[in-house]
Formats: sequence, structure tokens, C-alpha cells
Amino acid sequence: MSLRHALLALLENRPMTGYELAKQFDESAIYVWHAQHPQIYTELRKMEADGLIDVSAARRGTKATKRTYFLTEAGASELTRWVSEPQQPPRERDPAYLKAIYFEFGSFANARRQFEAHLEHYRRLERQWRAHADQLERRDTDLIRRRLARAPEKAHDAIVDFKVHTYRGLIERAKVEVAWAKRGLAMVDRLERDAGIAEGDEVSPPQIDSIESSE
Amino acid sequence: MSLRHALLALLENRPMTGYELAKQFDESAIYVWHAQHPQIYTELRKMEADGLIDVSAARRGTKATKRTYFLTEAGASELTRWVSEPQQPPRERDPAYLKAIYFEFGSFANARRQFEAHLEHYRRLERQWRAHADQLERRDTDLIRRRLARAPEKAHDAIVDFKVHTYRGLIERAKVEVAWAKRGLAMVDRLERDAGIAEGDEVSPPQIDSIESSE
DNA sequence: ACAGCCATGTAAGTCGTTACATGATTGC
DNA sequence: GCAATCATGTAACGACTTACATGGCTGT
Repeated sequence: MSLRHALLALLENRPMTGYELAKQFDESAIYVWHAQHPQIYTELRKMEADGLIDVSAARRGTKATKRTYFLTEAGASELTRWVSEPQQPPRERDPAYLKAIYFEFGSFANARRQFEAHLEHYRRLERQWRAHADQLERRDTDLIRRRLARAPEKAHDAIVDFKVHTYRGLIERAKVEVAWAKRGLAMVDRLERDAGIAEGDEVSPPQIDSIESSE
Repeated sequence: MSLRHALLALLENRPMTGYELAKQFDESAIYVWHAQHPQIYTELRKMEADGLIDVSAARRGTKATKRTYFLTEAGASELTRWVSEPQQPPRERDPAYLKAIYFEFGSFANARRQFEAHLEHYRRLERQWRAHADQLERRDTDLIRRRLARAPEKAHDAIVDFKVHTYRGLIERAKVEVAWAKRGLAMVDRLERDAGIAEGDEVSPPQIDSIESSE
């Protein structure tokens, strides 16, 4: 249930609408968690029902309502409970790596394309996270300024350092992905030189192995 | 729909029962994808309905049936289609990193516990992946031997190298996590020395920020 | 007789995605 | 008047987890 806690943590800084929350998740490197707007609106309603957040609704035009959510005390204490609860590590589930294990079922050109896309993707992520980490370190984002303003001065270093440490960790992750893809491209070049396999062919297509032939 | 393709790829080596497939996912470092048995049994039935796999059912006792699945030609060509299809990168969604951003809401002791658990987890993963990568490189697993036996010799290097490259990539990932957690522990030590905050306290508890106080 | 592993499922529920749908406000 | 952006939702479906349930086989 991490979406819930990501939302609580954002609302701890200031009251926001579902739309604003969705933007944080969507548009930027700011966030380490992805979610789409229908899930966010739905989760906010549930959190309201559970008393973790409260809403101040305002009319918009004749029919629409603008709902601005803010933390309740129950929400604040749920946040501290969650932070102190042991976090079980995520299950391994990366489709790019799964596919890479079976690149033999495609052509060398395909492996190359896949590694190139991987490279591009993580280069972009690295840039974005780096920009955000730098901004945080300078204490130069809207949210961090609000956070520090409401915290005792002696806690400021810890608040910033925990966040910067996390984004720097994500940068290191991205760098590992970039390096992996680069080594992958070099490997494809080498394999293609060594093997006498025609351009565009599958390296070694899958074969069916029926009961009869195996037992 | 990666579970489906993970299953197809395993069945490409040899026919297996749902139970055997579940073991591969469950028990070992062999696999880069996690799944529980109910999902596997359900997915196998769907794949059968879609004609990607076929089954040879055998009686077990009076009521039970042992169902051994094998690839069909449609399954084999679905595998090659999937490998050549562009793979969109996974969304960022790591609860451990999300939580680390908000370690300020807990105590230093909590941050330390969390980093230690992270460290232990990825050390174990690294060991397991390393063992598997080494075995693969020596061409010394059941599945890789079966795979190579049914492939043209000139393709052997590529088949092994793609897999080894992937597991070595996972090892690098795990090492980055270990290093991140170690730096995290050092950071906690430093912060705790610097700040005059009492043992066991929250660093800076969340505060509620209602509409009134913010606008 | 019992333990431990082999083997297969159902049911209920949560989490997450995609497609569809509607209306308001701001600036040009 | 139009486009872009603000703003909020529903419906259907697919992916995944957890709990529950049953029975067979092998070795001690």
C-alpha cells in the first residue's frame, strides 16, 4: 500500500487537489513512485473514508467540485507508523532483463535496438534525478522549503540528507543500467563478428519439445 | 504480460508441470521474475486456451490429474514475437526508496534498521545471482545443457553470453544497493553525532497543515 | 503412522492500467 | 471562439496476493 503513503507524504507539506498530486507523480523526476490519475482519485476517496485525510470542497462552475485534501492527525500518525515498519524488499520483476535472457530468440539487430532503448531511457532518468538531487541539496524546491520552515532547525540537515541520499542512490542505479546496456552493445558487436550468422536472422529460434521426444 | 513469456521460455527447454514451473520461480536465484503458484496455474490454463501450450494429462490416484505442459508452434512463435517487440521500461516503484525519502519521520535507529535489512537482502541476492551466473558460464545447469544440445553449435556462445550478461547485470544492481545501504549507515552515524537529538526520537515528526493555515 | 514433499486448484480481494466521459477556467 | 490546461470521475479489465482446501506419493 505504498501509493497511500506517497500521497500522505506529499500532503504533509501542503494541502493539494487530486490533480496536483497526479502531476507530482506524472510529470517529473520528483517522484520515485508512478501512478495514474484514476488510481489517485480512487485512493484519495478511500483515505478520506479511513479518516487519514480531510477535504475542503469548493464549487467550480455549476456542477463541478474542487476538492482540496489535507492531512488529519490520524494521517500524520499513519505516516510515522509506516516509516518505522520494516519494509519488505520488492520482488524481482523487470521485463527488460527477462527479455535479455532470451535475446537468442531474436536477431543481433534486435538485441542492439533493445539495449539502445534501455540506454536512452536510463540516461534520461539519470539526468532528471540528478537535477532534482541538486535542487534538493540547494534546498531550492517549493516542497523542501515548506518542509524546512515547519521543522526545528537542528533537524534540517537530516531532512535534506535523507532525501538527497535517496535520489543519489537512484542516480547510481541509473548509471548501472547505462553501463549494462553499453556492455551489452559491445557484446553484440563481438558476437556478430565471431558468429557466421546472417544479418537479421534469429540467433537460435525456439523449438518445441513434446512429451514424446523428451521421455 | 511477462509471466506468460517467462513460462513459455521455461517450457521451451522441456515440458514441465505447473508445480515444477512454480519451483523455478519460487525457490531460487535462477529466475528474474517472481510469481506465486495460483497465478502460474491460472496463467497456464489461459495459455492452453490460447493454444500456446498443450498438455499431456496423467492420472494420479483416483481423483487428481498431473498435467505436463509443452510448447506448441504457436507458443514458439509467440516467444520470438515477444523478444523482438520493443520493451517499455518498468515504472519506478520501489517502496524501500520511497520510505527512505521520509526517514525524517522516524528515528535514527529506525533508519539504521531499514538500511541494514536492505544491505542483507541485496547481499544475499548478489550471492545467489553470482552462483547462477558462474554455473551458466560453465554451461553447467540442466536447462542450459538441454538448450545447447538442441541449438546449432555456432549459436552456443551467443546463447550463453546473453544469459550471463543479464545475470552479471543483476549482480551489478545488487552491488549498487549494498553500497547505497552502506553509505546510508555512515550517513546516519554522522547525522546522529551532529544533531543533538535524543535516542529513539523521531527526527522531525509530520505536521498537519490545514487549509486555514496555508491560504 | 507420520512427515515431507509432490501436485492442483478455488475464492476473495487489492492494486494498477486503459478507455471513456464530462465540464471549467485562462489566455490569446 | 479556440486551445490548453485545470479538474474529476466511472467502468472494465488484467495482474497479483493471500487464505483456504484437497489429495497423492515416498521413505522412515
